[in-house]
Amino acid sequence: MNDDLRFLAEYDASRYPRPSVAVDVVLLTVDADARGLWAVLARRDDPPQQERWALPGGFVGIDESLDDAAARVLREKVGLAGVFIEQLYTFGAPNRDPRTRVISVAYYALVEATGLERVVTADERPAGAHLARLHVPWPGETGGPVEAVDGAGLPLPLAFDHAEILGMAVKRIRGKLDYAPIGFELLPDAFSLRDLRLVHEAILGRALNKDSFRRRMLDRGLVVPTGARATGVGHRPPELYRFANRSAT
Amino acid sequence: MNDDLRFLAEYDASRYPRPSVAVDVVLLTVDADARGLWAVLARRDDPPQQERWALPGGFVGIDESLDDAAARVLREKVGLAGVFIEQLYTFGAPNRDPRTRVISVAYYALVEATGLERVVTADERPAGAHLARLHVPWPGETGGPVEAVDGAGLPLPLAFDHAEILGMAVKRIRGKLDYAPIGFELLPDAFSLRDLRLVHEAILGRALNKDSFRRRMLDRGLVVPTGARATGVGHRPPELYRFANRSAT
DNA sequence: GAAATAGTGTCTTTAAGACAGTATGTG
DNA sequence: CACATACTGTCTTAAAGACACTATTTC
Repeated sequence: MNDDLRFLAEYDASRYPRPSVAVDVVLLTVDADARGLWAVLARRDDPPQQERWALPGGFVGIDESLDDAAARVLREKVGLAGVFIEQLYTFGAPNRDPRTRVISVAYYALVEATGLERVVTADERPAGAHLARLHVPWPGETGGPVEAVDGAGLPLPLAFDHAEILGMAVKRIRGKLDYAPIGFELLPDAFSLRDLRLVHEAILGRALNKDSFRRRMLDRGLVVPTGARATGVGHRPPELYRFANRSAT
Repeated sequence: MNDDLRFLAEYDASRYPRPSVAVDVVLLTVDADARGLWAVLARRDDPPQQERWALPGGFVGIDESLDDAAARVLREKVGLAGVFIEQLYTFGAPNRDPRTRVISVAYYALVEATGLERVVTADERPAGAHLARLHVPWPGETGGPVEAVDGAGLPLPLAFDHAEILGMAVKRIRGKLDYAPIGFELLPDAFSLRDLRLVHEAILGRALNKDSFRRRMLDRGLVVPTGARATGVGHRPPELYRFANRSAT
């Protein structure tokens, strides 16, 4: 330990020029009616890339962990806290930001659509966060950049390498969907199996077999019935389920 | 564009203190005889963490991409080039390095055992890279830190958060093993199906069903027979296969 | 010939897809 | 009652595990 401390005093961390380090957060939600993926983007007011659409992001504090920085960005720029968030990938091409060298540690977060709608459409919403519909022009887990359109279908040009970051986020959740319980993050506490399937279909971008989806979820014990049923759905009301916290397995 | 350039001139990137950014490389190989995973580690000559064992690493150049930095570290510190390498995860706990704030973008690389043996045991090997056997004390894809022992079974204490980085690397390749062609990276060009299975078993840390493994590899068209057979194996010689580059699918 | 692993064929089990048919709300 | 979706049951198909049996090399 003495050795460690002596060396620490002699260490000159400023010998090398250092990049800036930022976090960018891909906040995703699913609109079960429109059966599509949505992400939160903000229109850039200033150059560079003025009027293009960017992910919420910010610099990492010198004494702040990466996870803390991502949670702070989500809180300050979108007004959300306590949602699922996980590191995605780190983007570090030397010229991805024209101003200076910025390495961005990207995160992805998932939130229930109704919770986000409330936050994003509120008048007091921070930093002009908007919901953009995502169009994923590639199947499966091929990967690639993703396009964004607004509610009216008009394309939203993306800033910097954010189309690539969004593509990586979609690729990641597609891959994790069938072995990690991430579909539940996009639904309220109680949901029907149809809701859950629509979420999966929106993420995967393709239809799923209704029968085997139901069987898979029930056989794996991922969901448990609540005993309640949905009301006012215009047809036979489905049983509502909740996520089974399978820490005992 | 004029707006962009004007803003660029006014931009003051030095307003915030910046962390150092490094890459650390988990270079893994499989010893088919010993049926275990090995990683390249180097003993630290100086404080901090003197005499503990660390992953090969280095700072990212200010005009260097992250991928380039990882390839350079592999070349300069281990003497390897042209092998499979991919970004793993970024570690950024504020005190993971006692000297200063260092954010480390971890990579993992895979190489055939014989190729690595040649490099690492050569007298002119750079920076004292050694092969350490890994002991993974958790099953499946639970995740967690990993222990390292030398060839004689003596434990090698790991520096900084490198046990955690190694754990993340093992978790990642376990997860990717059955949908990405990464087993082939750890074998010579021609190999028997038994060799491939032993590699998979070493990575997963458990035995696999011989028959269904063979069927799975052949049915998927992942391997094609070369027509050659192994010699001098003390029993019926197996057909040798090579990886089928399935870009046509 | 003994030992050891390669390789083939078949049976069983399990999960997924297809689909028929019944159940039960709302309009 | 019509409609829409929930839910149940059964048949088929595909993949994995188990296992018996044959093949072929070295010692």
